[in-house]
Amino acid sequence: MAESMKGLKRTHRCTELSAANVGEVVTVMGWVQKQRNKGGIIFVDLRDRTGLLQIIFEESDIKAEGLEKAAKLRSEFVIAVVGRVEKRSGAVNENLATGDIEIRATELRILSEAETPPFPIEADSKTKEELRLKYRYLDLRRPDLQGKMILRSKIAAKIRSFLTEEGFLEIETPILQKSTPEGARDYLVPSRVHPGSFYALPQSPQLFKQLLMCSGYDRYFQIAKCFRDEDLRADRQPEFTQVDMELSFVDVDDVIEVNERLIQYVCKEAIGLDVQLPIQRMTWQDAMDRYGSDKPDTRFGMELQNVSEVVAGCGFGVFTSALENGGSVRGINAKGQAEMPRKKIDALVEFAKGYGAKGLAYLAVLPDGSYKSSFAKFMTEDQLKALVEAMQGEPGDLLLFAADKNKVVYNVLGALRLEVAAQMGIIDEDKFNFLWVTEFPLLEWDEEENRYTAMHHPFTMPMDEDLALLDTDPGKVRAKAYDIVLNGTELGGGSVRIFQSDVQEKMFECLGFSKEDAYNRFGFLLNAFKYGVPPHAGLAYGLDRLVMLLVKADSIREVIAFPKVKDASCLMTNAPDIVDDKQLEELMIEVVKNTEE
RNA sequence: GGCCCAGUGGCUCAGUUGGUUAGAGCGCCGCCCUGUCACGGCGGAGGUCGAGGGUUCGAGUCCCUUCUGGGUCGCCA
Repeated sequence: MAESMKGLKRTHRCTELSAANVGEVVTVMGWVQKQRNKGGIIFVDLRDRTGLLQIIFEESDIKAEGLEKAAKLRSEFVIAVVGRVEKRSGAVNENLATGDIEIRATELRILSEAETPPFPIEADSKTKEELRLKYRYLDLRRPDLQGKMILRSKIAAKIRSFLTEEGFLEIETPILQKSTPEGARDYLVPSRVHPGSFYALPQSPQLFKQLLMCSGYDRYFQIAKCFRDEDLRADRQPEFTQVDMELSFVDVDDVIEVNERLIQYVCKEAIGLDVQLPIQRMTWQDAMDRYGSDKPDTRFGMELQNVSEVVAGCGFGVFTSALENGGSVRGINAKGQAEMPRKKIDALVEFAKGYGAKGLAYLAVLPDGSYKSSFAKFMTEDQLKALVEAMQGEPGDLLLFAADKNKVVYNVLGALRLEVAAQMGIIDEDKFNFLWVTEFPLLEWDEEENRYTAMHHPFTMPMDEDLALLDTDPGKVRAKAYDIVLNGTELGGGSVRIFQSDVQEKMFECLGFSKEDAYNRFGFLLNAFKYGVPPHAGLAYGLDRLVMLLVKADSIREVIAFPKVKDASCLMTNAPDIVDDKQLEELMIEVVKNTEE
């Protein structure tokens, strides 16, 4: 039977007590982690978000009635205990922060009884995630998950204090917005007042933060919820949190400068990590050439080598035809992997095919200097030797080659490099390698739509020296866009924005928007720019990913209190769900009911 | 939409080439125990092997379909 806490007031959280409090009478409240009944003496581990504290119940202090009540305690009961802090007369528990003290109970109240939970409430759960998510409120009691949520809160707090100190204003932007068809799929919200019309949930506060710059707020930030109706991944949720910012009267270096200090500050405060400044910078082209990725993991080498020139004119048709079609031949060197069994190599070939490769050529330089290769018979001894040399191949190395269009080669080798490194175990998990990737292409050719699309977004400023190319060769234009990468994960990205209407109009032209289209979609922004707009730039981090990487979680779900599963539903609440016909009628929405069966 | 992995008491798992009554650890329930802290001792309950169909004398095990969860490609300006 649940009792009232009337007359009691908690004086301390569990681990706020220490040997310094010995002799004090305190009131503690929390959950029963474990009860150990020795017969005439009962021990209880009391848990709250700070940790565990041992309570001791003996008849001499709590009377027979109290001891009887203590004997009824089960895991997850919520209790209040009044008692005296004592040094333990028994052995000290070295594993507990409060292991040298205990509370000798004089009063016990059972505030809430509890059923046995469906899985153990303990750190390092081995329970299936499906079950943990169904009972997320219990899962969130586990100390490791609580630790992650507490650290997340701390990181957000530190970000707020840093940016506020730097003159940023925290301003909220609307959740109900106008849909913008560029980019990811929007979550739509039907309007009751405007039947047939829809709001969209924001994919980011992009346009509003630019308007805030127009309005003279100078520096803005927001810890903003964003929504994208796309398929999930281990590091992707349909709703996620951005640390979003925008600055006026700045260029690329200014944004990078303040953000480097932000990163340094947050890493130090949150996990005691020292980040050396300046953070390494790499152009997008370099990143692609060296790592086959616009978010390279620089914790290890195994860089790509372009061997197109070396294999030009060789007898291997796969290589030469890739070159003839304007592609390239590139390779990576898996040091010391020459004797990888055929089965594992075949698996790598399959892996490469998953990323669009038609195949994967390999050449093993055996310890005795001879070659084992899928293509050696098509090449002369000299050609092979030159190739091995170009790859800095030594006896014992396994060389892997992709030949195709550049885009495919990058994609395949970029992924293969990560896979092989993981298999070889050469990635130092203790490293935190930050990296700026800069000078992204402004535009990307979309084969499906047969037009250019914005690689970042349509308001990204071209690099000054490439402006003229907008007319002649738009695909070559580089943008004042930058991403911040940590250990091969894109943490955030941003750009300097276009603030001149002629450049913006040219940009829309490149994207194939008519002036009318552009005004229909973004008229409010273009109009705002007519009334005096400062040069401005910004950046947004994925807060979830930042926390995930700092706590070394392997899924974004581990750092989100109530995450969604792969099909974007919530196992706990069963959202999304059907709604009442009445609600639909008000919204003038007809649902297509499944008429089969 | 494609490919891959997993699903066996509450939890985590084992279960051989298809073969008697499907096991273990933890947890749970009862009794005992005055210094435990992975407490201990004795006893006990608890399973449509994710679901449906098929092959077979016989299916947890083989085949097909399907559901659930995860990873990934596409997708994610």
